[in-house]
Amino acid sequence: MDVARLAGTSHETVSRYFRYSGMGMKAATIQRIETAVKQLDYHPNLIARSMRTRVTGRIAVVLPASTQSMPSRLLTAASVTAHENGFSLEIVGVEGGMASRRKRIQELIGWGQVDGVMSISPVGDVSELAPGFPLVVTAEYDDDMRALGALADGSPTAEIIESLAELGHRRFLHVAGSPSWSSARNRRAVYLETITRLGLESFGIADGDWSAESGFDAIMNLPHDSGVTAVFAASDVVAIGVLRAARLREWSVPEDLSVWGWDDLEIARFSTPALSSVNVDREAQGRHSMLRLIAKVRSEPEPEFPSYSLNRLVVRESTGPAPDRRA
Amino acid sequence: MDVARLAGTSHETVSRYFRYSGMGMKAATIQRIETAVKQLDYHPNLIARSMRTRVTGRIAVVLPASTQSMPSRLLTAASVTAHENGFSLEIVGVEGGMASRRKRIQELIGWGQVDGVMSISPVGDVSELAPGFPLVVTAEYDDDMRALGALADGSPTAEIIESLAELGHRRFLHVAGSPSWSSARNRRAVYLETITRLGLESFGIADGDWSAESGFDAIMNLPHDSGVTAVFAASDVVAIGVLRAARLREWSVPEDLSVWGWDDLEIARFSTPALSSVNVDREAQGRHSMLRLIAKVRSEPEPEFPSYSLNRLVVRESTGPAPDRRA
DNA sequence: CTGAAAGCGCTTACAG
DNA sequence: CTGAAAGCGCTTACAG
Repeated sequence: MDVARLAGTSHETVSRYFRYSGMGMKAATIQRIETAVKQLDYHPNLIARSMRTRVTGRIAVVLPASTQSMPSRLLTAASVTAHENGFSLEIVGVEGGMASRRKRIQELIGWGQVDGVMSISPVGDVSELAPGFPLVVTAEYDDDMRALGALADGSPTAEIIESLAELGHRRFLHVAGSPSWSSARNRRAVYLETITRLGLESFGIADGDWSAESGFDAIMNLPHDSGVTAVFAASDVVAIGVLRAARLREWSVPEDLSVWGWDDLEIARFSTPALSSVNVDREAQGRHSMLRLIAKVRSEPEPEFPSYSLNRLVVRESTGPAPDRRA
Repeated sequence: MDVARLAGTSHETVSRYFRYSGMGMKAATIQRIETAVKQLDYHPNLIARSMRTRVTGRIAVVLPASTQSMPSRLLTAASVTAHENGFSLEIVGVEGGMASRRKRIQELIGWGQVDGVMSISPVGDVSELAPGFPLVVTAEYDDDMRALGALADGSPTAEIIESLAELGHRRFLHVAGSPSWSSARNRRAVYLETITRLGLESFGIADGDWSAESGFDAIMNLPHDSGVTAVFAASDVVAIGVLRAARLREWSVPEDLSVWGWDDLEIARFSTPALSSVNVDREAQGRHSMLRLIAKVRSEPEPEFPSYSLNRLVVRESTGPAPDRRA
């Protein structure tokens, strides 16, 4: 360690300087070390450090191979947050379904190459997968009732149904997302709950997989006399499929059928009709998932969840009064 | 190293076993080591190894914070390929523009924590950024003429314009992508080139940024008497904006205006009208970018680029004969 | 074909 | 407040 010699001190002292950023050291020593560090453009070798401490300072992010596109905002926010806290992120792309994801995670933990794991997509039962190991599933973050308050993801769902009811809609269809995602399960549950609570009617729930095709099929399979006047799609992409099918069946949106999406992608604003949707703050989501994980890694209490809502309803052209309410 | 003792050999021999997977070792020794490894569920400590070898076995993937969504297929394919070759991927999310991305990359290289860098978004002049350091920019991969043959990304562009010309179109508009992306620059260049080569007319090129809004604005700003009958949008999302504006101006697609997108997102198939687009094999793109990077890291010759094309034209409802050719 | 010695750059007690 | 000793788990020559 040349820095030590240049600063006229020992490498242990330099090590202390970097670990505790000079806390409890003589000002003169700090001064000399800082000069030497700058002069030599020295950076501590993180690998040697982690070998000694047995702490990797690394967090693995498990990505599915199956999604066509992914909110990179979430990933970036997570990455920035990790770096701010001295962690680096390792990408682990996993092909195949939940089973291979679980296997890969077990490997990661077994090899001890990471301090924590963050999964973007569902991994099933966590308690059995990695008992005691720091693991956060962003897709499931809304499952964590303590952190979020019950049904955080659900409350926009309730608002959507309520607003449609106010517009005179009485009979609904929900095109659900893939049931392995808790966000999909939550929306579905709150949908049913709200329907019951308000004394409305659900014509049914179409099992979907987040694809436009699932939305398309759901509408194409709807009987002519179903009486459905409003569709709640689990995502914008699903809703695009709904719009397409409605047009083929010559149902006008929103005159004959109101449609809601979720995600507020840019295309929601520019589709015809423009899609009512739920804006999600992916950045906050990524940042917060990472903070939760880091707290677990450090065995600290979980951070407070932001008090403001991450979800915001945006009403556009695809929603309107129920047919019998129109002039 | 307990494995050594259990196998009745030295830890050096065990090390050799893992490094050369047993090459040039006595079968009996291998046998004993394998049994011991299995029994103890032993995995070599990669961190200790990389401390000794001064090779990190890590590749950083630089992600922009700005894109709304990103092809996770590309990322996953890159990750899987990296792991197959014994590398792990570190995610580095960078907020801000190209300047901050360049700074972050220089840091990464300076700290020596990675063997190579793969950037998803443009980083500007590479030769000055990291002379000699293994660096691949996937967005720019099509710049690498040696690997791809000239204008690999451009050839679908030429095909698009040619097919439109065959349908009788004579006057075109191009809504370009963000000029810092070489794919955008390529498409633009080949667009102009093909227009000239076929003796057609370009009414103009609208400077865009990959957003739906840029497509929307381009059409809203088009003079009524522009004579444009075909629009080549730099991406599907841009094309969605084009469709929206065309509808507002009461131009039918494709009767009055033909529209092409690029990416073949799922929504292209389900928009109305369904969008003609270019299907891109993101998986091959991710895999190949990673193979190129790994070759650089190992100072090996660059791998052959796949002989089949990664791009495939898909014609849908948004394209048709020029107005004066219609019955 | 295999083992004993030395060292990668750091941190961790332990003295002083 | 700072330094000398020991060791994290591996690999690298060097012998044998």
